[in-house]
Formats: sequence, structure tokens, C-alpha cells
Amino acid sequence: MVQKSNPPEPRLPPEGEAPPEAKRRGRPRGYDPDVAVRQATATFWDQGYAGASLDDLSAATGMNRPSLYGAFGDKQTLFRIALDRYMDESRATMIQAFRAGGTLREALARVYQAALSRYLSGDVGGRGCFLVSAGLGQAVVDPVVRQTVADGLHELDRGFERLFSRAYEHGELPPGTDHAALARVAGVMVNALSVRARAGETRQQLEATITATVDLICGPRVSE
Amino acid sequence: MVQKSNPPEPRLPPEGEAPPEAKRRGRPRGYDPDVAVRQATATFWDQGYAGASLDDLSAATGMNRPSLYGAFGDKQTLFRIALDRYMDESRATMIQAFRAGGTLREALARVYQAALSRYLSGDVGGRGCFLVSAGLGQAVVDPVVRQTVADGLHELDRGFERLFSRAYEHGELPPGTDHAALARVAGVMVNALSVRARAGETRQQLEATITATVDLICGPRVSE
DNA sequence: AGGTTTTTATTCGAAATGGTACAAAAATCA
DNA sequence: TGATTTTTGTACCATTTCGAATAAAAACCT
Repeated sequence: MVQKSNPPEPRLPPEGEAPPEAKRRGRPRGYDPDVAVRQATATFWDQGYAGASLDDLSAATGMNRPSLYGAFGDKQTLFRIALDRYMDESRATMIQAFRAGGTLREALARVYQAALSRYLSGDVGGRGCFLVSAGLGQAVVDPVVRQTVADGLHELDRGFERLFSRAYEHGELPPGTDHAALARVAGVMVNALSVRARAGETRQQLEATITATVDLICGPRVSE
Repeated sequence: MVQKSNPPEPRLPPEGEAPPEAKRRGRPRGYDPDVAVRQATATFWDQGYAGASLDDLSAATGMNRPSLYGAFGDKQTLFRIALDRYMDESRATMIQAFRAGGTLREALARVYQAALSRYLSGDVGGRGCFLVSAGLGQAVVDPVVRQTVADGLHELDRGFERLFSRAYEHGELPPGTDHAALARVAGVMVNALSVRARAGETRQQLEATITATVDLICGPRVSE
């Protein structure tokens, strides 16, 4: 019987989480799966799914195509892995920014700055948010990606909702304020930063936009 | 000497602007260049530059590949044409929305609604803004596209600047308001709508976001 | 050392892709 | 009608692309 040969199960962490230095059996890998995914992610990030050929990915990771396939499965699977990993990283830093306390103004600025420095990373200029720059393109074609991206945005929105809800309860917003509406505006603004970063705006411009947004939401900073 | 055979000059309007029914010489075209570009635009819009194959474009326009090439030049040229045409159309409706008068609140709502209905058009669900959804991907690779997209965003920003500047002068904003900062926030919010539309949010959700934004900028609507 | 296991490197192949050559088709002009 | 002009349709070509088959390489185990 002819096997249909589905994309192999990617098995990223050979075991555990920390350095699994437990003597692996065969020939040792010539690459670090973690950095390889990171490099593949960068390639997709810059060039998009369709724009990134397997040769591009191969060059970026230093792995040849059979190794790529063996390690991560086909291109679609690799993209999903890249997306998941991006989300994990992004979630981690965002949660930190949300939770670090301080005034609403401080928290907002922290969150925007965290997003921005991610969006401006990379050596081809601003890349924006992976979800937006690469994810939304592939979402049209891959339902898994579509769902993951939607979840990611929703998660972000929830973060802002909680932030504004707490701020409201702590009296940081005038009584009667529609804090849910404020949270929505604050949340989508992150996506706007992604677009503008990708469009080549400078950090200065983007930070001015952040300041303007924060001032609009929290009221302009009063000096002394 | 071997000719390098550059992409042919696309000659869209055979002459004039209105129906150029001036008896063309050879076999008549089997397509309308204007709707063909529109269909090609839709394909790029949904699938991006790299994701749209010439076969896709051929199917969408009903033209076979040689006709496509003869009429518009190579794929890159066709994309630039699609981008230019999108900008022209978009500019036209946006200028209308900006100029139609009324209060700042009304003008803002009109502009956002105009953008939104464009972003939600199409049969694959929300497509967002062509500049953002397709343009920014190709901008990495094609400097002409990069410049055009940057110009488009800048033009949008200018529209908001003028709107807010006028509103300020007419006393629609509290004295001392940093109307330039407000204009920047209002402008990038259009891009946020594009992202969220593409991510599959419903018209209701997006309109709620618009309302929240307008209320934040103009102050909540006072009933009677 | 010999066997086992896993990864790497070379190579291949089928399909898709962007682009083109060329003749047939469909109109006008003389 | 026949010549001319322009567009269309078929077929073709070179390259790229994704994926896989296969054997060599590099480690461990006994």
C-alpha cells in the first residue's frame, strides 16, 4: 500500500524544556532548532508566506531543504510553527508590560513601547507585527492561521480591557467613562503602529504617535 | 543586436478619457481594460503580489497571459498599475468625505465610514486597505511601490491635518488643543481599521470602534 | 570494531510560474 | 476583395519551486 506521506510531526524540543543534553542517539544536529525557527520567522516576516521560498528559508536557517522538511514539516507547517512561536514571545513581553503596574499612563506607554520595539526590529527596516505583516496575508488561505491570528488580536484586546477596567476601578478615569470603548481604541492602535512601522516611519514619528494617543486617552500630562 | 525587450509601455486609455469610440484599427479587444485592472486589483488585494500567479490574474480578468502582458506589461508593472488605480479611486472618495462639510464629528464619521466600506468590499470577507494588505508586502521588494504607499499614507495624514486644523480654527476644539497630534491619531486609526477588517471583524465591531474613536476625539455625543 | 540511529548532502522529479513565439481571428482601410 | 493592423489562442520554453529518494556522515551502543 502506498503511504500518503503526510508532513512529519515536527518534534522541536527533543525533550523537556531546558537544554536536553541527554545524549541523543544519532548524528548531532548541525543547527539549533530554536534559532532556526527564529530565522525562518524573520524570513516570513519580511517576505510573507508566498514571497519566502524554501530556498530563502534554507539560506536563512543554514539548513538545507531536506533538513528543514525533516525538522519542521512542509512550508505551511513551518509557517504555523513560526507564527506560534512569535505569539508565545510576543505574549510573554506583552503580559510583562501589562502587569508591571504604575499608572494607566505608564502602563499604556510601556505596552506601546514594547510593541514598537518589536515592530522596528530586523535589518530590512520596520517589519511591523508578524501577525499583521505576514499572518493576515496567509489567513486568507490557511484557516488555522486565520484562527490563530484572530485569537492573537483578541488576546491583545483582552489585555487592554483588563487594564482599562482596573484603571477605572482605581479611579484613574473619570466616573462614567466608557472604559470598554477606550480599551478598544487603545487596542487597535497597536495595529496602527504595526502598519506605520512597516511603512517606514521613524521611531521618532511613531513615538510621537504613541504620545499623542496616550495623551488623548489619559489627558495631556500636567507639568508639576 | 539583441533587443532586451523591456516590458511594453502599457497604454490603458487608447485616447481621451470618455469612451474612445474612435474606430480602432485591428481586432477589437475582448475585454474592458478598466474592469480588467479592477479584477486584477481584486486578485492582488486578496492574495498579495507573490500569492497571485499570472494564471490567477488571467482567470480573474478573463484575459489570457499574452493579452495581459500585451496590455499591461509584466506582473510588476500590472501591480503598480493596480496600486495607482486604487489610489486614484480611494483619493476621490476620501476627498469627498473630507470636504462634505458639517461638524468635525460628522466629517470624521464620514471619512471612517468611507474607508470602512472600501475595506469590507470583496467576496472573500474583509480585505482591508489595498495599500496595507497588498502594498506593504511588495514595498519591501519594489521601491516604486514603497514610495507610492508612503505617499498615499502621507496624503491621508495631510487630509486629517487640514480637517483638524480647520476644526480648531472654527472653534470646534477646546483652545490649546494640540490639533496636529489629534490629527495623527485620527489618521493612523484608519490603518487600524484596515487591519481589523482584514482580520475578520464584523461591520458592527468596526463601527463600534469608529464610534469609540470619534467620541474620544470629539467628546461623547451629548443627547439634546 | 561493527551495528544502529539520526542528520546531512547530493540529486532528482513533477508541477507551477513568468514570460514569449507564432499563427489564426477579427476588425478597418484601400 | 485583398492588404493591414491589432488582439487572441495555443503551444512552448526556461526557470523556479516544493518536495522526496537515497546514500554518505557522524554520533552512540554493545
